[in-house]
Amino acid sequence: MKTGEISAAVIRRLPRYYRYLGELLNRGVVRISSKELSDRMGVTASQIRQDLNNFGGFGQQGYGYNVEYLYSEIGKILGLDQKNMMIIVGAGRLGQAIANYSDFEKRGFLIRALFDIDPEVVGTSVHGIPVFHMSEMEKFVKDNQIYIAAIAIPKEAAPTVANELVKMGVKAIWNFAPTDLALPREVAQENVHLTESLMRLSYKLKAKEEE
Amino acid sequence: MKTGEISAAVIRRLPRYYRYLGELLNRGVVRISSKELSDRMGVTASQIRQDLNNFGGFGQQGYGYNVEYLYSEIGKILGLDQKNMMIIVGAGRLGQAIANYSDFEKRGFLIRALFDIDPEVVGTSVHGIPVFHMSEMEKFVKDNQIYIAAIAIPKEAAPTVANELVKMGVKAIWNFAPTDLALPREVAQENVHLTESLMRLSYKLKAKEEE
DNA sequence: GTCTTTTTGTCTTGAATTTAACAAGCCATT
DNA sequence: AATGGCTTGTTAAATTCAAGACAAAAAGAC
Repeated sequence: MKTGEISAAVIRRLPRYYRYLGELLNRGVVRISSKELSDRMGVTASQIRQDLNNFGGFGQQGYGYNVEYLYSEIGKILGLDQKNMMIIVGAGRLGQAIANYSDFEKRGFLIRALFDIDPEVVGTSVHGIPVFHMSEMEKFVKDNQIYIAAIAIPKEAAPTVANELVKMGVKAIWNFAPTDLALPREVAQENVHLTESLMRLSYKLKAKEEE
Repeated sequence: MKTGEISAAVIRRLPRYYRYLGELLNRGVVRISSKELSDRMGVTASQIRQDLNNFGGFGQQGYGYNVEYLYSEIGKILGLDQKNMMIIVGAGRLGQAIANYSDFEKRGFLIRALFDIDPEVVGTSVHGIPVFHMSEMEKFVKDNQIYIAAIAIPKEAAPTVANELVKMGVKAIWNFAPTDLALPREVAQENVHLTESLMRLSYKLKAKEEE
């Protein structure tokens, strides 16, 4: 299970496999073939097999894949077999929405605190998670070994805050601000650019209309 | 400017070009070359030129691209030159967060109503946008020519609601529920799967740690 | 226990995407 | 107005990615 030179396209698909396998597991399905999975997911069986074989052989000829085992293995690949402590910077509506989304917790992502500068929200709590003032962030990050931070603040402040977070020891940034962050290469980054997503939808709408 | 057989990879990048050009425009930059843009954006100049040439020649040899013109043209390609009426189904934290995000409005996406079944929120308003009961959705969609709907409800209800929306006349679905929707091919669809995004971040974090 | 069917892992082929290269054309300067 | 320097649009090469094919291996039937 060597990582490193796995293509981005494969990584993009892995969580979806994981989700489907989780559903199968809940339904009590014990085994599944790449063919059957490919029919459900609308991809080719070949692609599934090739994607998985980037990380090792998880199946057996004549049998297919054991759902529980494969689910667990993909979970390990994605780092879901360990607890990940997180914070959310920005306790506006978006930050609060993220804090409320209990799916993350189920996958081992534990949101430990939110941070904001607005006195209206500092001192309150969301979904049982405390909202602190940003001035307390550095101490919190260091004391609690926080490696993942979600950024849900206006785009003007995002680059500065992101760099500060990295200096504090954060290793992964989940960026919701509509801007690109110039982070050191050793820091993981994943953007959620909602406006761009909506624009793509708009394009698709237009393209379908023109048919 | 023919659309139709443009690859998904190109569409994925277009909104980002649009965002950068918007920033340049705000800063008063009049012209830019593909080389300069590529340096800022971390892609190759060749890719920028080829992406744009899918839609037509917007530049001039020896000069580059006029920022305002190119910005406007990409906007047209993405369908941002017209107003798009939207609704949000689900007025929980996520639905409310989307409703509050005024960037969409700036791009011509006008959120006209939210819908929910929770009596706690029905009758209230978010960011000046009314929250109605789901039972009023059909009439509203038809009366107001709503073509785009965001779905921010639990995954169990999402597929049913999505299909109902399509029957009502909705042509594009922006899906925030962590499930895949089986929609007719003539309906545009764009998923925002936050849990999958977070898993990808987790993978990247793990991969960087292992270096 | 043997034979057939199933299904993986991998190899090969083909397609799509990205990068590189370059002629043609425009700008700017003298 | 002619020349040199840029920069595009486009063609060609290289790379990456996806699909197809198939031998090897296990399961299941008889």
